[in-house]
Amino acid sequence: MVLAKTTLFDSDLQEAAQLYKALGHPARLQILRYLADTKSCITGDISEELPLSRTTVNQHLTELKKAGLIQGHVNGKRTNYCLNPEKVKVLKKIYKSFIEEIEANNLEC
Amino acid sequence: MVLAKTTLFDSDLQEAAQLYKALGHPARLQILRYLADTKSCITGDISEELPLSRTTVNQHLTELKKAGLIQGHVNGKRTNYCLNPEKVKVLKKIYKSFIEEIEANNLEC
DNA sequence: AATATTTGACGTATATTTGCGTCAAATTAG
DNA sequence: CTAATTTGACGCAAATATACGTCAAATATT
Repeated sequence: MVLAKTTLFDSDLQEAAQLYKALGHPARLQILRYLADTKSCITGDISEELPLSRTTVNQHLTELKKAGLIQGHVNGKRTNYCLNPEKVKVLKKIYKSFIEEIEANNLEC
Repeated sequence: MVLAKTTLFDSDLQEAAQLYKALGHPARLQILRYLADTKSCITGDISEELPLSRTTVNQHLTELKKAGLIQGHVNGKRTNYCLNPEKVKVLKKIYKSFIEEIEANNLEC
């Protein structure tokens, strides 16, 4: 690779790719779904919901946080992870414009 | 890693993650956008549209093909890459159910 | 038939992701 | 205060992704 060429692309493409990438692992999708299903924030023991160790789950949580899709609030001994509605909005917007661009054409070969 | 634990997840999560993953690189997004913008199929020289070598672009094309988002048709010396509308439909469906699940709740911490 | 173009296959190097165990700091409970 | 719980930081190993050069097969051109 030598150099990370990712930065050579339009910033909107970079932002979009970063978000999709965050969604690109079943564990992270399951975490998000779990958040939605239980209608609550996460307090620690999500690792028992996943077939992965606590350490690994924590890593996925960190990545979702880095992507901005969830937020962590420390609450004493526990940490509460919650969805970030603002970032979900951004995702929706990005996806919408992407799919509209794609859908606009019925390509024939 | 030792073992790929990806297979331990629900197949729908796996399928979704695989699609999002394919979208998780700016080069691949740009390729898809280029396909849409030019309202045509790709015949070879997309690498000139990207800040990457032909070899690398070809690799990204292969990945998009593997994900099913595009199809390649050999046409003599050239190869035509086209969007696969069926897979785009699948993506839309997957994304829709995902975002609806997420959106259903206004989580408060 | 000989040459040029186009493409994917292959190999390689580096970067990143994935997964886990261990440990230490912070916090809570007893 | 001491012991237990919870979490993130750190390090490590293996797998994947990213990027590219080179080469060979297929096709088109001359």
